[in-house]
Amino acid sequence: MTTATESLADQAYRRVRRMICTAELEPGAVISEAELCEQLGVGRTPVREAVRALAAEHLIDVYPRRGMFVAGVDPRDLRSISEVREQLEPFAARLAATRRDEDDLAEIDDLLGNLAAFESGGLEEHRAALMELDERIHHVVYRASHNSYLAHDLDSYYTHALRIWFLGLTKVTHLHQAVLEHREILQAIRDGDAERAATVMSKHIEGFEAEMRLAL
Amino acid sequence: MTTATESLADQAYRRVRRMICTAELEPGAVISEAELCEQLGVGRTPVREAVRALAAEHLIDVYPRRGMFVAGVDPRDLRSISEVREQLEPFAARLAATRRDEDDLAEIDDLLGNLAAFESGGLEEHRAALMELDERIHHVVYRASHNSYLAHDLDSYYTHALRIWFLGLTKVTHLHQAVLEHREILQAIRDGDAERAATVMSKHIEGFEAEMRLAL
DNA sequence: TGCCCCAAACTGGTGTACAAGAGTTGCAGT
DNA sequence: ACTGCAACTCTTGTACACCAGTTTGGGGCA
Repeated sequence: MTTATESLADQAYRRVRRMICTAELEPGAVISEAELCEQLGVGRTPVREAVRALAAEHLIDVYPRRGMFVAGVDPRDLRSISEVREQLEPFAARLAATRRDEDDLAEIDDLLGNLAAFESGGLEEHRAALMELDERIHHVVYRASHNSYLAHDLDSYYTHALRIWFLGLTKVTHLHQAVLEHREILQAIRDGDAERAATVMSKHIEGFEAEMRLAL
Repeated sequence: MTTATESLADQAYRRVRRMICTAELEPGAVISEAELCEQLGVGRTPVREAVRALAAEHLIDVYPRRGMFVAGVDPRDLRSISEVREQLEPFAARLAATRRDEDDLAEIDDLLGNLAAFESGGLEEHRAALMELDERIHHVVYRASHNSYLAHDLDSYYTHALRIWFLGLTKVTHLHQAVLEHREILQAIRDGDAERAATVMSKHIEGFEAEMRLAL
C-alpha cells in the first residue's frame, strides 16, 4: 500500500460537502465546529480546514465570532452560476472533442454502455444511479478537456448545480431527454465533433437552468 | 479606525499571495511554515490557513510531510489559464456593458481620467502605478458584471496572470497599446456597447498571452 | 573505498487550551 | 411594566504542544 490514506481534512471536506449538496444540511442550517468534530470523529483542525475550503467555494457563509451557516441559494445565484456554466461547459466539451486521448475514449465508451443499459430499463427508480452517472459524464468531459484549471472550476460549479438539483427535485421531469443529451454529448466528443459537442452541452445547461428555475 | 481588523489569516493570505505573485518568492522556492510565522509575526494557524488557501488556488504545491513549494509555471499553465480567461474576460466585459450601474460608471470615469493622465506623461517609469491601474480596471469590469461567482474566478485567474507578468517582464513592450485597449474597453462598457467591449477584451487577453509566451 | 542501515532532525498533520468578540439574558432602577 | 446595563455563554480566532512520516547524513560493515 502506498498509504493512500487521504488526510482527515480532505475526508472531512468531502463528507461535509456531500452533506451540504445532498441537502442533508439544509440552506441556513448552522454549522457547528464542535458538532462536526464529534460527528466525524476528528479534531477541530481538519474540520476547520474543511469548513474554510467550503466557505471559499461559497457553500458556507461564515460570520466571524457568530457562527457559520450553510449558504442559502436564491434565483440570483442560480442565474450567476448558470451564466458561467453556459460559457465554460460548452467550451470544455469543445476542447474535449479535440483533445480526448485513449483513456478518455475508454471511459466514454464505458459510460455510453451504462447509458444504453439505463435507456432499456426504467429510469425513475434509479435516480441515485442516474445522478452518479451524470456526475461521471460531466467529469469525463472536464478531464478530457485537458485543462486542469478549467476542470477545477467546473467541478466547483457542478457541486453548486448538484445542490440546486437536490433542493429542487420535487419532480424531475425530462429525465429521458437529459439522458439523450448526455449520450449525444459523449458521442460528439468521441467522434471529435467539437461544434456539436458544444452545442448540445449548451442546450443541456440551459435546459437545466430552466427546469431548476421552475422548481426553485 | 472602525477596527477594520481583518483576521490574521486573511492578512497572511494577502501578504503571502503578494510575495508569490511579485516573484519575491520565486517558483520552486520552499515555503516554510515556521519561517513565515516569524516573518509575519503570527502563529502557525493563520499561516497554515493562508497557505492552504493558496494551495487551493494552485499557487503553492504541497507535498505532505515533505514540504511546500511555490508552484512552478510552465507554458502549459499559461495556455490553460489563458484559455479560460479568453472565455471569461470577454464575457465579463459583455455583461459589464449591459449591467453597469451608477457606481460602476463613476469608477470607470475615474479610471478613464487616470488613463488620460498616463497617456500624456511618460509610461515606462510608472510601471508599478500602471500595473495597479491595470488591476483596478480589470476589477471594475468584474464588479460591473454583477456576477460574484464570475468575479471570484476571474480574480483568481488575474492573480496567476499577474504572477506570470512579473516573471516575464524583462522587457514589457506594447505598453502603450495595452493602455489604449484598456481605454477602449472602459469606453465600450460605459457606452453599453457589449460586443465591442467583448471584442477588445478578447484581443487584450490574447495579446497578453502572446507577449508572455515570448517572454517565458 | 563503497554501500547499506539506522537514527536524528525537520516537515506537515492533528488535537487541545486559551483568548476575544458578539449575542443574549437577567436584574435593577425608574 | 419598561429600559438600560452588565455579566454570562456560545461562537470562532489564535497559539502551541504533540504525533507521524520523510529525508538525509553519518557511522559501521563488507
